[in-house]
Amino acid sequence: MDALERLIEGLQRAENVEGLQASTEQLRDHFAVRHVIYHWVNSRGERFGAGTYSSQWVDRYLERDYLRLDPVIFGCFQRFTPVNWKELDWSSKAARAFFKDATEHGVGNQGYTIPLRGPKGQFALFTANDSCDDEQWEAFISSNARDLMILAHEFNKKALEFETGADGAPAPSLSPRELSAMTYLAKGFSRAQAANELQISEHTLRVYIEAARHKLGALNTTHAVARALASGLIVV
Amino acid sequence: MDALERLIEGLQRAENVEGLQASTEQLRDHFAVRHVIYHWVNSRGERFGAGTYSSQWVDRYLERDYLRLDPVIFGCFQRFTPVNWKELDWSSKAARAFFKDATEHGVGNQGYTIPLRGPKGQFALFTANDSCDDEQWEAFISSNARDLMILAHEFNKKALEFETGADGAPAPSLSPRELSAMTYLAKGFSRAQAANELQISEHTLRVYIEAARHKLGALNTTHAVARALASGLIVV
DNA sequence: TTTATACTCCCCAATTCTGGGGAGAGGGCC
DNA sequence: GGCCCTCTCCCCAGAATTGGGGAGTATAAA
Repeated sequence: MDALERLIEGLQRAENVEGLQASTEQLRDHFAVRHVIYHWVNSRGERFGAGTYSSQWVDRYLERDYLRLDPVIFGCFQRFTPVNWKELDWSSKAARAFFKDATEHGVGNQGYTIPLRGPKGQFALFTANDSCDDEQWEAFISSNARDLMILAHEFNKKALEFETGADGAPAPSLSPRELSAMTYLAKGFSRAQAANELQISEHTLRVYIEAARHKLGALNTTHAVARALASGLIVV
Repeated sequence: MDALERLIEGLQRAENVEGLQASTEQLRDHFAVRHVIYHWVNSRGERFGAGTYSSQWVDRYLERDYLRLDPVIFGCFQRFTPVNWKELDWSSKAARAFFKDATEHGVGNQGYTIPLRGPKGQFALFTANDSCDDEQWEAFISSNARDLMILAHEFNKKALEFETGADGAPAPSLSPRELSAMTYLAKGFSRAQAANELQISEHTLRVYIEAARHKLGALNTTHAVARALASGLIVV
C-alpha cells in the first residue's frame, strides 16, 4: 500500500467537514508544503472550505470579500485544467494588493489549483500552496500533479456525501419537447421563433415552457432556463 | 518510466482528432478491454468522439439518435463522479432495447465512464468498456480507476488544444452590478424584485441588464442569463 | 386494460419586457 | 490631466410574455 492510498483511506474515513480539515493537514505534512485547501461551492451556491490556512486569514478573506477579486477563484472559474498560480492574471492593482496581503498572512507565494465542476454548478477548488522559487515549484508540480488530481476527486466524492438531503431535488425529468423548448430559449430564440423551429404553434410551445417551469419549480421563464442549464438538463 | 507515463506521452503527441483515436486504440490494448472511448461536447455544443467502437455502431448510434436515450450520457450528465454502467438506470424499455442493440454491435456489457465538465458547458466522457462478469469488472475498476481518471484529464487537455479559435470569445467581463443583475434574474427575480434587492431603481437595473446583454452578445434577457451561466460568469 | 404522460391546439386580459434615447458623478489607468 | 468605464437616474410606446383555464389524440407503462 503506497502513501497515496494511505492518504485516500484517511480521507475516506472523514465523516464531516472537520474530517476533511484533518485530511488537509495530513496532506500538507505528506507533501511537505505550506498549505492544502479544499474549497467547495454546492448546488445551492453555499460555500465551504477545509484547509490549513490560519483562521485569521480565512476571516480576513471573507470579511474583505476577497472572493470577488481573487485571481485564483476567478481564473479557475473560467478554466478547465489545473493551474499554476504564476500563470494567472495578477496585473490589476487590486490583485497585487490581495497577493501581498495573502503572503503577509502566511500564504505561500506558489500555488497549484485544480478546478472541478459538477452537473449542477457545483464547483470545487483543490489547492496546494507553498513558499519557494519558481523552479522548485515546477518540480513539485510535475512530480505530484497526478496524485493531487486523484486527491481532488476523492475530496469531491467526500464533499458530495455531505451534501444535505442528497442533492435535494432529484432532478426533474423534462420531456423531449420541453427540453427542446428550454434549449431554444437558452439560445436566445423568442417563443415565436422557437415555435417555428419546432414546427408547432406558439400556444403549444407555451404549454411546454409552463410545464417545464412547473417541473423545475421556477418562478419565470428565465429562471426555468437557468435551472435547466444549471442542472445539466440542457446545454447551450 | 511506467506504463501510464508512456501512454500519456503517446497521447500528448496527438496533433488532431485522429491522434486521439490512435490513443484510444493504444489504451484499449494496454488495458486489454474491448473499447475505450472519449466523447466531447465543446462550448458551442458541437460533439465529437474518438474511440474504438466500430464505425457501423457509431453511425447507427447517431442515426437513431441514441444520444437522447443513452443512460450513460444521461446519467453522467447528472453526475459528478465516475460511474459503473451497472449503477445506471436501465429500467425503461427504450434503454434496454438500446443496450441490446449495443451489445449486438460489439459493445461490451460492462462499462466505466468518467464525466468531466468545463467552465462553459464543455462536457466530456471517458469510457472503458469490456465484456465480462460483474465481479471481474469490479476488480478491473478498482485497480485502474485512478489511471483512467488521469487519462481522462489528459484527453481533456488535448481536446482543449483542438478547440478552434481558442474558445472564440475571450469571456466578456461584466461589472459587479451587471453580474448581480444577471444573478438575480437567474434566481428567478423579476426586474422589479431584483432592483429592490439591489436597492436601485428598476430603470437602473435595466441599464445593467442591457449592458450585460450587449457584452454577452445576447439576443434577449433569457439568452444573456443563459450565456452568463454557461460562461461561468455567474452561479445560481 | 386502465392509467399516465406526452403532444397538440385554443381563449383571455394583465403584466412585463424591449427598443432606443439622454445625462451627471465618481473611480481607475496611462 | 484626460480618457474610459461604472453607477445612477429618467422618458415613452409597442411588443412580448405570463397567469390561469379547457380538451382532444396517441403512445408507453403498470
